[in-house]
Amino acid sequence: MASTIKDVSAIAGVSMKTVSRVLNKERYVSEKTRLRVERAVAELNFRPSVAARILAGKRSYQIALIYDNHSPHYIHQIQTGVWARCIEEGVRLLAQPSDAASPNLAREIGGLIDQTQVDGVILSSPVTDAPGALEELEQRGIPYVRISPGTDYDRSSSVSMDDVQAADDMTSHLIALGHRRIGFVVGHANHTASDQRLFGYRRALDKAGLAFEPKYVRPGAFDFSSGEAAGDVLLDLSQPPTAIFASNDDMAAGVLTVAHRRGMSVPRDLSVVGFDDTALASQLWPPLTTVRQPTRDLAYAAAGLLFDAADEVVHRRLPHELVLRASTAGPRKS
Amino acid sequence: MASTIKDVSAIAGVSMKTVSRVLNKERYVSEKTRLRVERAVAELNFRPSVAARILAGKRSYQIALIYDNHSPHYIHQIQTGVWARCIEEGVRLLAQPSDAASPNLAREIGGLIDQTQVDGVILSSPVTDAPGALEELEQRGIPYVRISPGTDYDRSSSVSMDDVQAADDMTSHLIALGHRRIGFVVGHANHTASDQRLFGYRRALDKAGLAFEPKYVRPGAFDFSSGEAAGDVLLDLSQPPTAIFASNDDMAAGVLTVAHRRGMSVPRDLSVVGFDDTALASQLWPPLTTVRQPTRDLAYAAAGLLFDAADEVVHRRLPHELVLRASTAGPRKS
DNA sequence: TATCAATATGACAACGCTATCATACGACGC
DNA sequence: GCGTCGTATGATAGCGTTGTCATATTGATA
Repeated sequence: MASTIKDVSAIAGVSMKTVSRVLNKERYVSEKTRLRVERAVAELNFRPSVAARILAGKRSYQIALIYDNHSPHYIHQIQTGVWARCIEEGVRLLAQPSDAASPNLAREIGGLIDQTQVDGVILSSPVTDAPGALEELEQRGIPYVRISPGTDYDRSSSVSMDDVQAADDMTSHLIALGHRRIGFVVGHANHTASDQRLFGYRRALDKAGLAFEPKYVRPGAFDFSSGEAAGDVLLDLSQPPTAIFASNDDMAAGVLTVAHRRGMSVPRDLSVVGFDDTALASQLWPPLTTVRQPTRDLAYAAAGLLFDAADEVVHRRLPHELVLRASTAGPRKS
Repeated sequence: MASTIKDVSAIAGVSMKTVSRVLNKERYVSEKTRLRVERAVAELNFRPSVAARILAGKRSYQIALIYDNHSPHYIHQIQTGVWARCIEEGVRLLAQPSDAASPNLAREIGGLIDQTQVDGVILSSPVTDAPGALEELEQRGIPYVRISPGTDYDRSSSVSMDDVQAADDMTSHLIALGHRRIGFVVGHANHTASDQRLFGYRRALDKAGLAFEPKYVRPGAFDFSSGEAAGDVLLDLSQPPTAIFASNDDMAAGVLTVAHRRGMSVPRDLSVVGFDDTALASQLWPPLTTVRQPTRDLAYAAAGLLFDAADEVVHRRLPHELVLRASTAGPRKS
C-alpha cells in the first residue's frame, strides 16, 4: 500500500540515495533534481518510514516528553506547547506518563530509549528532580531539557519561571491591599516549586517588616481536599488570617469552598488567591486572583532549546503575571 | 551501548531466532531454553528495538490515539485509560491531537500510519464522526475502535455510554424534585452527544407530560463562556426556569457564575446541573449535581476491544451514574 | 522397525532507509 | 595539459529484528 523510497526514485529517475538527500535537505543536490524528486514525493504522497530511518540512521525524529501526574490542565498545557514546537520541526512526540517517585523510573526511561531511540527528552517537574532519571540520560548521552527544575540547576538546559518572585509579588499585593495576617498553603512536598513559593511568601513579609508566623502556614498537596483541610485549620484560629494564599488554584478552590461553607463572603470577609491560572481559576466564584504561570510557553520553549542548542547549557526564564480578579479586596475593618 | 538480540543469543548459546521466539512468546520453545534466554535478557537488561521490529515484522507494537480538543480533563481521562490498557499489553501509545473539522484530517492520519505503521487506532469523539478519517483507516485495513461515536454506529467496534438515557435520568430527577420550568444548554454542534443529550431531555419532559418549550433551550459550545451567555438569556426570561441543565460541567460552571453574579442562591433560587463529573464539578460552590461519565473506563475498554476482538464488530456500553451534590433542590415556593 | 506428526531449533533473506565510499563532471590555477 | 578542488550522483553494505524454510529430535502409531 504505502510507497517506499524506491518507488520515488524510480519515478524521479534518480537513485535512492539522491531521494534520501532531498528528504534530509543535504547539500549537493542540484535544483533540477530536487524539484523532480519533490514532485515524485508529492505524486505518491510518500512518507518515509520512521522505523527504517531509525534503524539506518543516527536520528529517530522522535523526542519523548516525560511527566508525572500533575493536574490535567497542567499536563495538557505542557503537551500542547511541546507538540506545537515538534510540529514545526517535523518531529514526532512520545508522551510518557511516569511516576517521579518510583524506584524504577530510571529503568523505565532506559527502556524507553532503547526501544524508541528518541533523539532527546523533555522532563517536566517533578520528574526534573529525580536523580536516577538524569543519570540515566547522561550515561546514554541523550540530550534533555527540563521544565521548571528545582535542583541541579546547572546540570542541563532548562526553562522556568521565577516562582520565588511570583510568590513575593502576590504576597506583596495582598500586603498592599492592607492585609497583615496572611495564611499560606504550601504545595506538594515532592515539588521544589513548593519551597520556592513559600520562600517568596516569607521574603515579601520580611520586606514589609511583618513577622513570619508558622501558625499561618499549613501543608498541602496541590489538590482540592488538602486546600479544604488547610482552610479549615486556618479559619479556626482565634486570630484567623484575612487573606489566604494557596500555592495553586486547586487548593485555592478548596479554601474558597470552606469559606462558602462557613457562610463567609469572599472577598469581603476573606481574600483568597491561587497560583497557576488554570481554567478553574476563572470558573470559580468569585473568579480567582492568581499568578499566571506561562506553562504552554515554557513547554514550547523547552522543545525549542532541545532542537536548537544541542550542546551548551542554556536557561530560559519566562515572565509570570499577576491576574487580578474578584477574590481579593482589602481586609474588613473589624 | 544498548544490547541487541545478537548479544542475548551469544550469552544464552542459542540462535537469534530462538531469542525472538521467546520474546514473542511463540510456541515450540522448551522450558529449559526459555529460562536460559530469559536469564540472558535480564542480565543485559535487553529491550528489543521497536524500529527493527516494525521493519522486519508485521506488527509495530504501537497504537495511536487520535483526539480533538476537548477539555483537558476529558483528554486526560481518555489518555490515562488507554494508556493503562496499553501497559498491560506491552504496547506503545502514540497520542495524537488533531482537528476533527480539518479537511486535511484524513491525509494526516494516512501520514501517521505510513510513518509509524501503527497496528491500530483509537478515535475519540468527535474525530469518531469525521467521515474522511474512517475511510482512510478502512482503505488501509487498519483496525480501529471508536469512543462515543455518534454516526455510522455499525461501521466499527465502539464503546459508549447512553447519553440519551443519562440526560433523561437527570431531567427526570429535576422533575421529581418538583421543577416544571427546566432550562437546557445544548453542547457543541460538532458533537453528536449534544443532540443525544438534548433528545434525552425532551424524552423526559414528554414522559412527564410537560410541554417542550424552545425558549428554554439555548445553544452552547461546551465551554464556560457559552454557559454564561446561555444562563444570562435564560434568567432574563419573564418566566425564568427554576432549574438549568447544562450539557457539560464547564457550561454549568458558567451558569453558576451568572447566578452568583445576580445574587441568586443556588440551589434555593435555582438548581443547576451539569454532565461529565469532571474535577471541576466537585470544586465549584455549591458542588455540582452531574452525570458521571465513565470516561477513563470507556477509554480502557476501547483499547481492550482493539486488542481482543480484532475482526468482529463489538459494541460495549458502560453505565453512567447520577452524582447528587448540593446544587439541586426543589423549586422555591413562589 | 518404519512412518508420521508434533516439537524444537537454526540459517538466511528481507524490511526501508541512511552511511560510507566510489565515481564523474566541470572549473580553476599553474 | 595536468593535478586539484568543489559539486553532484550512484552502488552497496549494513541497522536489529521477524518471516520463511529447512532440519533435527522426540514420541506415538502402524
